[in-house]
Amino acid sequence: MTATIGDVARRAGVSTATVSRVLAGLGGARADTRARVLEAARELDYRPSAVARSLKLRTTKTLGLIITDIENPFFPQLVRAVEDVAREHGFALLLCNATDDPDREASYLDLLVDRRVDGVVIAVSGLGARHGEWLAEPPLPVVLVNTVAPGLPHPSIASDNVDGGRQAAAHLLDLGHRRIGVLTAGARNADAPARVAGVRRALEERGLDPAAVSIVVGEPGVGGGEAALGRLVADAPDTTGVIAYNDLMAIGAMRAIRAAGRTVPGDISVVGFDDVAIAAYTDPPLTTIAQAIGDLGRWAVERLVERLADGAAIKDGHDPSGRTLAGTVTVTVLPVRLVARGSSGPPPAARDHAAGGPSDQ
Amino acid sequence: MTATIGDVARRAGVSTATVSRVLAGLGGARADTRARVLEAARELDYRPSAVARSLKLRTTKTLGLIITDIENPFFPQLVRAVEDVAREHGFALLLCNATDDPDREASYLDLLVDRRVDGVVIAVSGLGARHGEWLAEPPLPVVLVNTVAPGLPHPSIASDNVDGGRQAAAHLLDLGHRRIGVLTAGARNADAPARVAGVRRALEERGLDPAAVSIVVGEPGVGGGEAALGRLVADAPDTTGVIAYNDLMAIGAMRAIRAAGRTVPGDISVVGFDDVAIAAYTDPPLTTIAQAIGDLGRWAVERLVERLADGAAIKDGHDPSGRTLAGTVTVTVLPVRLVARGSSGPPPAARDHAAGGPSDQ
DNA sequence: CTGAAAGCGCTAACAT
DNA sequence: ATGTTAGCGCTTTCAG
Repeated sequence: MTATIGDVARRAGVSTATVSRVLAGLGGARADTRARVLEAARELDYRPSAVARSLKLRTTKTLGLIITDIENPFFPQLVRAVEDVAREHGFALLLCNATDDPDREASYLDLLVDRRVDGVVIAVSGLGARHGEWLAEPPLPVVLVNTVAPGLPHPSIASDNVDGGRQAAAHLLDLGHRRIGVLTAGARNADAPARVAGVRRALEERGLDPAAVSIVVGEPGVGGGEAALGRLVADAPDTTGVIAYNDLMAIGAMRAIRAAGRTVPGDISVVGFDDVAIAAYTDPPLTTIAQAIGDLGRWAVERLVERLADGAAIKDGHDPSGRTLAGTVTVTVLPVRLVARGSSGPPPAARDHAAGGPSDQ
Repeated sequence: MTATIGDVARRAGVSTATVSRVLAGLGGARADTRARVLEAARELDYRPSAVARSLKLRTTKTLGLIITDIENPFFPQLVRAVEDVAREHGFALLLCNATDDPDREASYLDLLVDRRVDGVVIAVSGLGARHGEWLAEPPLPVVLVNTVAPGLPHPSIASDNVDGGRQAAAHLLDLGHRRIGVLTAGARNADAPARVAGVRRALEERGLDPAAVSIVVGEPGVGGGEAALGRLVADAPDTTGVIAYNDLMAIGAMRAIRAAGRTVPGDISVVGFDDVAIAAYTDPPLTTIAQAIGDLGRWAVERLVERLADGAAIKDGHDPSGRTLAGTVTVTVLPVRLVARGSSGPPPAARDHAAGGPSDQ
């Protein structure tokens, strides 16, 4: 079908070794030899087989990316960054959309190993907890995004989730809200607890009782947000401000609030998390905690490739220490910031009292 | 590093051929032999190298997917479907996000060839026009999504763009609008003209002058929609209904309308195209033409794998005809449907007159 | 400067 | 039922 290096060699009247060298730009070759090879390759539309090369070189120049759910707009932005940087470094990307299914996660882990990708970016929150055994001794380099593998020395990049929760709550508190509800996500989302902890911390910082926040857990999507909000107002009818685990849940919450005949932010303020691209276009525009999604992805790949380079160096004997930076658990925490938009405002009570500062209540 | 088939063979005290057979489940093997092999493989955590296998079998069980822009929410939905079906058939997915950059498109085409993927799904509208020479004789099976490669026999799946444009316009016309504007996309978007043609057709069907629609072209994103709307109202200030090339542009248009102090749909109705997941959550919820995005992806892969199967059959001599279904250009057209939401309503004039039927104007 | 040859890890005849 | 062998397409010593 496609021409092989042998075809080119024959056509150019040289050996395959020479073709390989010329095409790799390595080793001197007489000008005319080089020209003949190049010519032959062009004529035959020769494209070296990456698979043969991979077998020989024991590197595929491919990275695996496992994500939770590509339909959550957070991930396309992440994928975009990961792919961009991977490409910059000459790596292709094998995309694995886990669909929040542990079996599928596991099967992807195997697939990536089988395929001998050079490294994996795992952006599945909670995968660490679910496949700990695998992560404890992964057959290939791994870097984690917004996840932690307890006690395991994988580089990991995450947003400052605690601070995010804190900022979200502080914003609401500053606005005068005193009854805050949190729509959090289930145990499979490893970052959820940190966000809740941040909310509590904000209360504490102001001498308020952190136990006063109502917490309900739901699925981390629009539907989950709708359902969770219903439960929240049932539990705590006087809630005036809600903080969602992510923007999708926040959107769901806004729908539910409106469906119940109340308004956002008139009756209830809502704050999301992620600052997904569409957050600015919802009704009303969503106040949210912005993650530096692109940076998350960029860093992840940067880390991974630098580790691959290290690994290569070690293999070549440049680093006799044996283990790569043994024990150096590098977790990079990226700052988050509040983006105030239309979905948050003063609580009804404050509004009734006047247009003054936050309620002293 | 990782164990090879040789390691397993040695450990089990058999030949590599036997290991291969046992693991493949082919050919009879004595029960105890099989057991020993399985045991050895397990102990060594043996994972067959897909790259070695690919080299031998001349198939990578990998598909390439080239898309325009993963940050347009249309694509994640497509990717999702493509990946799901690919996976069902045992294929992995190499994701190529072209970022609307022709050079990048070209380089991905080469990359996929080099990597010897078994087939490519091209969902980059306009790539056909840009890389026609390549598409004319692609070194591997190709299937097109929402694109056409003029005169080339590649299977292609597309939405009924003309009908979509028609339905959008019909909707507005039925509502009583008479001054309709279209926000279309530039030449790189091969499906744009069909949508515009559909709009014109709707006018014709009602005996109206198709030349009455104002058309402005912009970039197919939110920003492009905002800008385009500005130009549209400058050109045709009496426009009461606008149809956008896609939902993102429609969202941009709504923003621009509001920024100009007018309302949607009070002053101007907006209709999008795609019915992206977020369309239901915008402010106001977007009336749009729904594409069966998942089906588009599903069909594309289905087609591709069936073609791969055919190809294999031919290679095996089952089909002596030489060319695969030579000349059979199979383009599948999927129906679209209007989803009426809050962004469209009667034009101001009709409203002024009363709550009766469409204006008899 | 160039060629011969080995080998990456696997599968598939072809023996036995 | 199992082993031997060749070979997929490439890179890379090692000779010359």
